[in-house]
Amino acid sequence: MFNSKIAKIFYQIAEFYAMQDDKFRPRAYEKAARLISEMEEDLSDIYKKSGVKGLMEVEGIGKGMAEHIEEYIKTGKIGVFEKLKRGAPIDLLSFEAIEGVGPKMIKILYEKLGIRNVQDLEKAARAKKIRTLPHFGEKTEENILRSIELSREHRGRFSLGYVSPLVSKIEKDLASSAGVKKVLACGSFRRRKETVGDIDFLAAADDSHAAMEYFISMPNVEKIIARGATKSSVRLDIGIDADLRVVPERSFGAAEQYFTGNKDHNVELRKIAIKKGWKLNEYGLFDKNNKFLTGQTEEEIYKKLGLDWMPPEMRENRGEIELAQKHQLPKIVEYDEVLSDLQMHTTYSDGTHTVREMAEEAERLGRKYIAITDHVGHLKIAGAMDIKTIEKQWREIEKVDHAMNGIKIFKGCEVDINPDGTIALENKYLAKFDIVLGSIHSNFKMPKNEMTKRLIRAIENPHINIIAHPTGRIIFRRSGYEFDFDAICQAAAKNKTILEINAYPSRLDLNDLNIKRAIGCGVKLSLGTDAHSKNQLHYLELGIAQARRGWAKKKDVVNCLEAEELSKFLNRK
DNA sequence: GCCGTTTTCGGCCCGACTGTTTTCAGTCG
Repeated sequence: MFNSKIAKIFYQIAEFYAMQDDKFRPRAYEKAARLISEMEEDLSDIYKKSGVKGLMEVEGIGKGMAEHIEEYIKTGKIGVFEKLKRGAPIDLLSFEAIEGVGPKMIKILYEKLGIRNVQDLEKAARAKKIRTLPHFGEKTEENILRSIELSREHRGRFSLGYVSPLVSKIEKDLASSAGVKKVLACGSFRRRKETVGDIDFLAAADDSHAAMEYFISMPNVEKIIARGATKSSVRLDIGIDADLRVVPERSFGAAEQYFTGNKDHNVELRKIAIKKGWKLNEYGLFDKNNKFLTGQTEEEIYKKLGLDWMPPEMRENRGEIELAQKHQLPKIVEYDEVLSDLQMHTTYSDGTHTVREMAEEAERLGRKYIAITDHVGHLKIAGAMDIKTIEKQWREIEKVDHAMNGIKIFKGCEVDINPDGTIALENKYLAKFDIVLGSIHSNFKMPKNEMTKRLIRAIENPHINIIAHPTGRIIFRRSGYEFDFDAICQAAAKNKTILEINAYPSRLDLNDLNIKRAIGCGVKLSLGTDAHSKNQLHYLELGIAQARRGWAKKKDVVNCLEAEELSKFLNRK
């Protein structure tokens, strides 16, 4: 978590320099912030081991930033940052989620209207003051309000991928604390919902005292909100609240069920218990004389109520209870049935690791095959490859593929879908790739019917195998572009074009509901991490979780095919 | 501020879009 603190400060320094119209320091700090937040090793450990010199060996960190980090370790502050803040006391982090408002706008808003945070901004926009500024107008004001609204929808929630590493760590630490027999993070985290509001830890222990003491004194605890014998609440340093609930071992299954939810699912389940004359709570299933019937495992609870057990990802009261009663639950895809990752970037476009590095890490993670899908076409900012570079990359992929015994590498690419639905690379080149992902990276604000036509034209292109991040939404930042989703699904099914479940934490696109609809139309789905560094390849798990939330079965997900089977499938188009 | 088959200075991904203007600055990816 030290790294994310430094990354946040560096990000803000970058913004401050951008406000001052500095051309290059913003890039340097931004890049460093990104790399730091993706690093596995802790910067404070590196500093402990080998000082400023060690820090300077980290990519993106030179003498200046290494000294900033040293200063922060020694004093808890960074002088440069403090000085910048004094010059313009603005809550930059609060603006981060507001799309369309960048450093230059923030500067003008601060200087002309004294706006320091999003609250001020909203007030000014509602009072129609923004439009009075030069170079600002009515539209800008409206867009600002819309962006604020969008960011508010997600207030207090955190993306699953963001909290995941910390949750796993706390789970492990709690499990090893005295007297604790079992630990599980429940709630929306266990259901693998794309965002989580808080984290509900559950522990089985005969003596809850030690577990509670451990929980409230963890190093990541910023504030203790409540502390009791069986339940405590804390605020963690990353800003999210966490509860710990301790129950006796015989109640663990009941508590697991109770705290995993969601609420509607639980209400339905308790209704079933009531109908049988029983009572269901977090301590177990009880008969009318309050006699304990069962509660040690979730399976027993569901079984006793006449239902099949179901994975947590399905417990949203979307029809699963009825199916469980009829013993007709679909068998959703298992985490270990997914063999591959079908979207990632390398140094050939905007990724930070080489083909070989990505392949080695993917292999280490157990992938049987991967597709390297660097940008081609006109997305120049993301370092799109030209034909010469593409051919060079093919040779390199062949070399690495040959050198590595286990993992197979597909030659892929991610290519832009033009506003008219044509593709930003000629067909004769597209034809040479093993797998082609088409995606929309520009002209997001088209009328619904035009966007639908644009997507359908791309889906009908014989060389486009997969539509990447089909809706274009970015969690907390922007809702996707407008189009007729069902029409797209029908076209995709008809043309054997795959729709992607992009596993990148801020995308998760398609989401669970889209996935369910797509499957209903007979669309095949693919999973890709969209990893831009090897440290992001583990995001695949997040994508599989969403597939499961959308009730995808093994046969719906092309990543469950063996490499040769997938080739055959792709060639059938 | 970082970095180095351009190597200790002088470069640093850049094109499209939007909303504001009437030629361009800011934002995004």
